[in-house]
Amino acid sequence: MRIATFNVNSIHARLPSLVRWLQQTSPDVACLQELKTPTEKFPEAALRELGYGVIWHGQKSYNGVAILAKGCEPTEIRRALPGDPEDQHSRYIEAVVRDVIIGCLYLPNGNPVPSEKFEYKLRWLERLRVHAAELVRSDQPVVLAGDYNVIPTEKDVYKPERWVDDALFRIETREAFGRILEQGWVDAIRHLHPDATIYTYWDYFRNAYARDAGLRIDHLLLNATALRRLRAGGVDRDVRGWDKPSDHAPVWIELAD
DNA sequence: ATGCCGTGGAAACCACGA
Repeated sequence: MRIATFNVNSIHARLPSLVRWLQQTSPDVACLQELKTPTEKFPEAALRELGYGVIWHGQKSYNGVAILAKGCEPTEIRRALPGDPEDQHSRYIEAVVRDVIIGCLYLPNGNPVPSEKFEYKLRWLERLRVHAAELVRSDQPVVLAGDYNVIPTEKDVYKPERWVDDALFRIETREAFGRILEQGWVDAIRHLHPDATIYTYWDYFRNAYARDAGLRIDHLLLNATALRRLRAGGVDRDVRGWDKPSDHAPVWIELAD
């Protein structure tokens, strides 16, 4: 069972390359972030034509998340991260696909530091920690996949010293992410490739992709039951080099059935 | 080493992203 996450940076602008990627790699589950469309304008028919069931939570201009499931309908559990009923951002959606619980998330960027945006990011991480504490104990496999906007370690950024004061790499951010991992979650890609340089995002400017000046910020966290089934994982790096690309590349894992 | 690019939405610039 292949489970992938892809920040598309606009579902409309990315539809041609999203379709191409789905046809080429045929993931069983695809978690999408940054739809940048109102719920009612989501291109549902185009995805169903490819054989995917889909649930999504849109928002005008910003954010937006979706879960695609090949050949079946995702069974929605929730479409908001618990802990703040006032939070209007569409950043979390959760479903069961076959026997796997899938959380699809788009964590706040948080820049500049300090700012209300950074405070929001830290609050969001804390809400995720509280919710993840419930999920990690599940006997079912659980995968928390998405754009975390967190650079976990110095290995995950091309030039760490340039990023120490950025919201993605600030010590508060890394520590908050670390408190989630401490519950027992495993960063699947780092687990499979402990020493490799792996990026999932490259800026549009400064020729970042060609220079491989990237960040690893898209992650799939697994609970113990999911980890036992983990067989492989990687980044579909070439997608970042296609025409009209997102600034993120898809990341995927393979779980044994 | 700075939103330099990309996207959406409203207006012919601005917010936002990482």
